[in-house]
Amino acid sequence: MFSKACEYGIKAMISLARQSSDGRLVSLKEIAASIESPEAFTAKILQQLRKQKLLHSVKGKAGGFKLGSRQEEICLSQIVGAIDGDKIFTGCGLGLKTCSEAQPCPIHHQFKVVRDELKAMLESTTLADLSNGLDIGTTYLKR
Amino acid sequence: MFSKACEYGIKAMISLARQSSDGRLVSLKEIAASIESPEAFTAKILQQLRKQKLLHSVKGKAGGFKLGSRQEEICLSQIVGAIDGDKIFTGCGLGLKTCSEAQPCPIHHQFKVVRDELKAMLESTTLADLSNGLDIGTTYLKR
DNA sequence: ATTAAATCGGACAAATTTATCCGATTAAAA
DNA sequence: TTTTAATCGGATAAATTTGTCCGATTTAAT
Repeated sequence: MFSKACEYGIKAMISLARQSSDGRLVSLKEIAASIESPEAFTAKILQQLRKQKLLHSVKGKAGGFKLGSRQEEICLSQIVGAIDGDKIFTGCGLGLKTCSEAQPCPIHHQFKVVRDELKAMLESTTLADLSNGLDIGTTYLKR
Repeated sequence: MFSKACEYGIKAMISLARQSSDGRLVSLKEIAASIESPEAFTAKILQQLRKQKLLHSVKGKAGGFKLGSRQEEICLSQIVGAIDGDKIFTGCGLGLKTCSEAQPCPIHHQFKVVRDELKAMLESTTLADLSNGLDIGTTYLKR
């Protein structure tokens, strides 16, 4: 569904939402440890997210990362879009370049329903929604 | 969403449903041409589908492929499962091995709804449903 | 000033997916 | 019986994704 990079990206953002709700900077090392991801690879993904303004970074000793905006204002679709692009939101289920309402592929109509539901879910779910579950211990980010 | 191999697999099966509704054998060459896919790679995928009994093959001159059962009895979930496995039906949205109802990841509940809808769609859509649209010219398999 | 701890970016490496090549086998047709 | 046209499977190659390494830069603390 999502690329590995995207999975790490989502996890990193959720972890950041939790660890940095007060605006505190969190280091790459802490983030990677909290989501059990490879550090160097995670660094690349954080750079992508930074360039899309989804997070903010500070260089130098005592530097680190924090969210680019408030938890409530960052939704999953922004993260997925930043890393995997919008193919998942608009692309054809069979990979046809020219598939459209006017020239639909065989599974277009059935697929579109599901794809649109996925899109709506990702657009309506914010980091605030997700970090809450972690806080109260009803969801888990590791293993 | 689906792997390239799976996209080719679905297209090949739809094409076969159309070209071989009377039980006629269709050659790899014809299949690949009809879906504009690389011949050798498509051959590999057809072998996978054959091993799962989703299609049947005949070797030798005048050989080829035909569906393993009637169009009405083959659904998309079988094809997707045969090629991409069932990760897409049951896997965690964040790739966590141990994610479950009992120990859900942060996006588990939201993701499950969409994943289940995708599963239901793939299970309820048969090749018969799809080849019909091609026949009457309301859907397209190329480009 | 020097050191230490952090981000940043480019180059590289490994793993997986996608794709090709070719020889072996099979079976119909010449 | 030879040729031809097809599937089958193994080896290999190319492309993409995933992951690592390291040097440069930045900034706080010593």
